[in-house]
Amino acid sequence: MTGKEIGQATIRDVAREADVSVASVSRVFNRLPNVRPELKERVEQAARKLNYVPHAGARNLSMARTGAIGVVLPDLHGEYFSEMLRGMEREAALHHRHLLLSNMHLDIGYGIDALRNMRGRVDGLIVMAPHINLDALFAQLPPSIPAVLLNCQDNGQGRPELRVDNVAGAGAMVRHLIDCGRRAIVHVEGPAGNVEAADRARGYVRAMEAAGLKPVILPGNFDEESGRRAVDRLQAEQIDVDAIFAANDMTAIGVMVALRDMGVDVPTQVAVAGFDNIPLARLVSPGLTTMAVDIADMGARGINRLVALIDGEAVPQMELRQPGLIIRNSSQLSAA
Amino acid sequence: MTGKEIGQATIRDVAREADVSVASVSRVFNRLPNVRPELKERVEQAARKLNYVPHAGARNLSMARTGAIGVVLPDLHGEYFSEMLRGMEREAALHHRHLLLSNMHLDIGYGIDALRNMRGRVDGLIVMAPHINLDALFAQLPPSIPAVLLNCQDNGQGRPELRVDNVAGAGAMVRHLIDCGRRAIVHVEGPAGNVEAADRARGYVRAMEAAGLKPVILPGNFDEESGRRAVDRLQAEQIDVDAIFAANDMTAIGVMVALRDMGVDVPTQVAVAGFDNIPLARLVSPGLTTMAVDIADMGARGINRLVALIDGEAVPQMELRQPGLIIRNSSQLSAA
DNA sequence: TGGTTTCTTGTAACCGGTTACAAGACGGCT
DNA sequence: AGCCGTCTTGTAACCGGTTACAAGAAACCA
Repeated sequence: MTGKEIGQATIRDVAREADVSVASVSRVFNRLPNVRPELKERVEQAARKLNYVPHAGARNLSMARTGAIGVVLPDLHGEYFSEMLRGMEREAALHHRHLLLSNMHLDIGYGIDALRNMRGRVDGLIVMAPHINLDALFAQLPPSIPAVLLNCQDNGQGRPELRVDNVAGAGAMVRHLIDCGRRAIVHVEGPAGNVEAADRARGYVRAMEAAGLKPVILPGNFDEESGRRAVDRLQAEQIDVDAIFAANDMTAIGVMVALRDMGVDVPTQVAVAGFDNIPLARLVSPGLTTMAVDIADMGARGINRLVALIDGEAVPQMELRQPGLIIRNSSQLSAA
Repeated sequence: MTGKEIGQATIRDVAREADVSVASVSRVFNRLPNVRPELKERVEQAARKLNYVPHAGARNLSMARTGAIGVVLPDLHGEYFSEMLRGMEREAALHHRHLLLSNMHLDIGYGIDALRNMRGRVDGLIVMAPHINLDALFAQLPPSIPAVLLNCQDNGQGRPELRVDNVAGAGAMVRHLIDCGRRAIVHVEGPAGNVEAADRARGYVRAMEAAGLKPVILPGNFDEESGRRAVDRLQAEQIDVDAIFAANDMTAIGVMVALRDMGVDVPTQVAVAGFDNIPLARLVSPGLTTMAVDIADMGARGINRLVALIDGEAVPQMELRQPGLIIRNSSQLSAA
């Protein structure tokens, strides 16, 4: 009762209590084989008595390994990121790793600070920053920290990348809409400066031109609101349209809501398509035709690569994943 | 070129390079005022030259503070948790704290390990475990680690709690359905052993009995699939029903999907209601009537309380938040 | 019996920061 | 000049673990 009630027991306290050396306590807790059973028992009793829990921070420092992975995201809004995070978390748990979240909050200065703060906190980084030029970011960072890039602009100094083939995906979607008999296909773009958005727009333009159709692009922002605004504008400007291909699902959903409010039927009057296949896409009605990315799996793969990289294994430099067309009722009534 | 290329520069390397003591380097990096400008400049130059980034782990150890908050969740599935996480992340960033994720994966043994692993890694814990008896959990943990409980079973050894008044919310929902003229109101329950689910069921039963109606409860699991199964069962057993109150929104959405597939109109034939007001609830059609919890705000409040607790401030022991009724078209056509 | 091998255990240095304390430098005052 | 207070800087201990190394004990063998 006279001991220090405040503060946790340390390994030295346990050693004293069990009348052994700290090395032995360490050995017991790390399950090293060369410990006499009697001594092991004594240590365990002492640890129980003192309610000892090893201090992970100290352990990390001396082993130069934290067991944590830093995840740098631009935002946590919407299902896209939560799906990705879910995939990452599952894979990380398999490898006995934790996830340390760090939101980039769209501000690059803040992002740099956030990244630097990660040194000594994590063993590696997953960076998802479609909107930011990574050279500025990584220039501030020691080049030796392992990192895997998800859907980033193509720089990042030769680090392994995972990417969705947005150009091909957008092209496939345009062709699908054409197959459905649509000709006046309008694209609602993603935010400016976002590589994924730019690639999808590029894929759209190419496919339209290849089919001899005139591309029409409206601005957007990857959110529901911007889909609604796009529809307003279509109506205000009396633009001829029989299909709207939005840069992502949330925008497409905004489009559908606005059309519904306006009394325009989907898909008979206007077909709607999105991109990402967020869980929600299946649940709205009509179901949303979209390009499936398997977001969670992509997150999991990213973690997997990163863990390999941390463990010093060879890792493919770049993987381009092909999204798959998911046809639902928003583009074609026979579906589902 | 002959130096060690491998490994980061440490504070001692910088000190040597700038020909000052480690204490001075530390002072410069921590912006302490008592440093001569000339020396400060020298240190900064040396740091730049060596591309020095302070090692957060070492700093944490010597300061006994990590700047990280551990978040223990049962699962990451669905919008409920992602919304909560989003709220937490925002608030944490305001306080310059990171979030360390730890999934409980429904297994209590795993959960205990996960919690113990947190010592020395985080300054405090947010625990959300509606399905687990916390006494077993916290018994394994040094009592001195700060923690805030979110919607947990009422134990946790006197730690601050935040909770939704699920009983009252369920009651209000039942009364709303009755006001809409419904009498045969069936409840689809949440998973067994989950306090929130149990409270909602209790609120439902009480309100039904108070109105002189007979409660009918079907099993469920908080997911879409269980909502579908519940509808199948209602049909198979020919149960009389004019309203279905599901224990949460995902279940309610499953119910709506199944009803739609079956050709039953919502709300004219059967009204549907959920609980939580996940973002999705607004987007399905018809819009889902539900109890709004403001999940993100709840997460933010939890972080806020925890930070105060870590900083040694007084924190209210318990807060019971009242959810608000959100009426949409799934219960009442005039709405929206 | 003594020598060699193997197994167990302890001592102390180390991981990379922070910080209490002491000492030196400098300026102002009598 | 001598004394004192203030400001800057360095030395070394410390945070709580891990682990290289050495030493002692035990087992085995000739």
